[in-house]
Amino acid sequence: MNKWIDDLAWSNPAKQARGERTIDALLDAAERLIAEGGVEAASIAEIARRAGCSVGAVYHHFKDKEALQKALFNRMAEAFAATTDEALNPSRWEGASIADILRGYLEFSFKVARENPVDKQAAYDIAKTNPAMQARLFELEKSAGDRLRRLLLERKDDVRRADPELAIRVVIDQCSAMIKLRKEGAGDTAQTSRRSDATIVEEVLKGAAAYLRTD
Amino acid sequence: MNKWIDDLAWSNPAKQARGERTIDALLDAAERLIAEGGVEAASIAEIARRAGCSVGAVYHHFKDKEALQKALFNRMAEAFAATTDEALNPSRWEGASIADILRGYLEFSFKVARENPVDKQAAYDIAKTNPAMQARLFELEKSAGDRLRRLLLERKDDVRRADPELAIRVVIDQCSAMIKLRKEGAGDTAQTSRRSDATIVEEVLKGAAAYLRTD
DNA sequence: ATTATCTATAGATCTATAGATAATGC
DNA sequence: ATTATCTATAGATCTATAGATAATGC
Repeated sequence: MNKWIDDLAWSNPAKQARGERTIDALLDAAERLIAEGGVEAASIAEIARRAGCSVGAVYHHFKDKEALQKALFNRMAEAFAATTDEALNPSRWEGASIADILRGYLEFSFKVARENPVDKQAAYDIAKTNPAMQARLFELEKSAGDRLRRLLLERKDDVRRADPELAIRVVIDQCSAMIKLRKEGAGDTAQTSRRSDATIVEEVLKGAAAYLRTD
Repeated sequence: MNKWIDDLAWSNPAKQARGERTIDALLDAAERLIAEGGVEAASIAEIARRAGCSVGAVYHHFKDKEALQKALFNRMAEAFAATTDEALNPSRWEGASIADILRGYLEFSFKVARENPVDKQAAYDIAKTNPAMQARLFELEKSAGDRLRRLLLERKDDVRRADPELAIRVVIDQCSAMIKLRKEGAGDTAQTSRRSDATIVEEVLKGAAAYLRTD
């Protein structure tokens, strides 16, 4: 094992449009299978079947199963990084209040979860089996959280609490915890599972404002 | 497939103390393996190795791999049911305020998470591969949440909000979401990951009190 | 000509069993 | 005598490859 190249996995970039479509179909199939029944439900044969191609085609594009999983993880990681890069750019939020930013965070996260129910679930499951991916996922989430915190910290004068920095950390975690709760399967057992996203956004914001004393 | 006996899996109750120990060791080993690397990391051979016994011993006690997984799931489910039964008994909380109950919920959950880091993780992973277990898990969580809500509802006159019932639901979900956030691996990327459990309990309670207007 | 795909199958890994041996407790 | 365990292995499942065939695009 060479730790310098540990995270690299050979995969064959498509040179024809047909190959591109197959790769996408394979990653989509793997993503859904993993989200439904975990990593163990996603055998190569089953992935190929769902993608509408043969096992041989899988190995034309990916060196091995791990390379396919890494490609799937990377696809999620890149989408995540690109999205948070845009979303958390300070210039986007010039003139915005803490409530505006939190509302944006909540509404956008709920919207993404509705549009793409599978979301990051598959990537989380894959990362669990590989320390390098776990570390990468950790970095991505940490970095996004830190940038959100810095946005709010610039507005900490609006917070009338003894320890504004702690309060801001707590509010961020409460928001992301609620987002996770509604996103995961656990969301269906939640006490607010039958309420609309819009209702939850309003209530969480009321809670944040009352706690931060920003009014 | 007969849906009436779908959830039954033969397992061989131990008739000697030695057998009892082996069964416990096997379930413990499976629990830790699954929590570390998911269901796919817990092969029969690896479970046996960790439990310090042979593959043959596994099949003396369990009809098949699924029976072992079901036994592990049931062990968690029974512990969960017994604990919530005791914890959410209304007579335990006579004279307690909403804040007292929420504090109890948070402190107890954090304590359990510290003492038993593996916790329900393995059971969740197993349930993912089996609709019947998923339904059972759903019932358990729903029932516990409902009972906590009823406890708080008895005290809803202390809540000075337009819609106290909604507010109580939101607070319950915020608490359980925070508990989950700190428990899971994701907790390490949280903004409050370096703060003590005690600090988080205090801040979450301040947030709940401010939102519910119970002071 | 190159890229992509398919079928068939070798080889590895995992589940489960059979049959022999050892430990337990009445 | 019964219960529990072990070793060895059959059988199933999964990963990966080889070699032949089909589609693409210069």
